[in-house]
Amino acid sequence: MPTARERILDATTTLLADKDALAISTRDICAEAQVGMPEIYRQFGDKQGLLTAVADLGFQKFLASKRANPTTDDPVADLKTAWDSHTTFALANPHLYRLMFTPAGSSKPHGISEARELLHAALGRCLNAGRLRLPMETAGHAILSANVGVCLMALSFPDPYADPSVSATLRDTVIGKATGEEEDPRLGTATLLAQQLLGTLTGQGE
Amino acid sequence: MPTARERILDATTTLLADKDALAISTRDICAEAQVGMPEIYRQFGDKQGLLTAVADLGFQKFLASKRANPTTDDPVADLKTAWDSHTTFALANPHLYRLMFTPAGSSKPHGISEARELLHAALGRCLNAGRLRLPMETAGHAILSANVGVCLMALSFPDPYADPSVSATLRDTVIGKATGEEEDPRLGTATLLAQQLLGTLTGQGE
DNA sequence: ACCCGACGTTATCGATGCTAACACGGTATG
DNA sequence: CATACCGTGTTAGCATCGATAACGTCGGGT
Repeated sequence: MPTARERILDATTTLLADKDALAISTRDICAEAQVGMPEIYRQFGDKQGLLTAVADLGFQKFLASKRANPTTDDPVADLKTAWDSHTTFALANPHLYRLMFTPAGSSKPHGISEARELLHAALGRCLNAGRLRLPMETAGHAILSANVGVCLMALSFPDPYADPSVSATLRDTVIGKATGEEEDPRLGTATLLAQQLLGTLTGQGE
Repeated sequence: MPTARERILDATTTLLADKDALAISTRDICAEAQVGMPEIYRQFGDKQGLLTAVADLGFQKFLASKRANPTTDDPVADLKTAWDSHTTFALANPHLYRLMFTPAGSSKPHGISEARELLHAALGRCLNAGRLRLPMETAGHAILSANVGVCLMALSFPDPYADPSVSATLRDTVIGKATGEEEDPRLGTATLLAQQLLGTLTGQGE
């Protein structure tokens, strides 16, 4: 028998597959986890703390599914693969996804920054391959924001925003803008140099 | 004295300026509107109905602020103006915006389709000007999804996603892709990089 | 043996969404 | 003028919810 904490997290995740986070009562969770009510509050402080913990657990699953994607020799293609895996995850786990990316109150899941770092690592590979023509920060924020936007719109208004072509179009547009192939090599070189200089000054080389 | 329905809607909108929709109790609303509890349910069925009505009212305000933007002879510039007014509205009315674009349960506000039509009208003007190189449906959905994504990320994770340059970059990218006719992208990139370098060197490192 | 921490049980509190039952005041219809 | 009606206000109450208190149990480690 797993520990009480694990059972609670497990039960909440299970219930989250059907209902929305707000439609789940602590008593339902306790019944599903075979735990007494106070156990939730001993472990997580309050319901919000539990939900945040579940959201972070969701991020681990989310990031694991991204890390499972092999790193090819085409970093731009890897970016697109990551985008698609993001969208797939959102549509497969709607309530969990909304819990992760539209948190209520002031308790933000910690996993969002890990997602950001993972994306930046992928962008770093593009940079090293000379295929990044936007600042990494800007590119990362833009890509993630657009991706989340597509997913949330598809979840909130499936008609007509769940159309896969919307995700694909936006994916190619945003990633294309960030990584588009360059025409004048000198401009690309200058951009690369500037970015490396910025990275050095910011303290994070690599 | 306005009618009871108006007072309720007004009170809810007022409270929505401070708290989140879920943090507002029906009793708070009744106290603010000087109405008895049953009045809410006579008028809106249940709390969700009231919130949906408030969301639709928000859409009217939202669309009015968009229609207030004059139609110039540059339809692409109009698109960008609309994007900025969208972002401004979201940041100015965070709780109302989240109520509008991430509705809970199965009650979707009706205003979303009006927003879609308004956007399509603007895209139609681009088409007539020969400045649309994407299907209108696709372009409209992509633009709105990206815009909503930027706003929701900025609201949920202001650090670091509330950076105005994210909205601007995504705006120019998506609208640029839909309407063609982009300025040399490397110019914008170089400018952006230079600004970040300047900021870093000046001591205020991003 | 002792205590202590993790876990379970029961009961309870205040707040919330929601509803029933009834009373009041205009308005229009006869 | 009387009637019925509709919108509105008042009170009381229900079931459920999140959260807590008080207490009991068990096992492990010093």
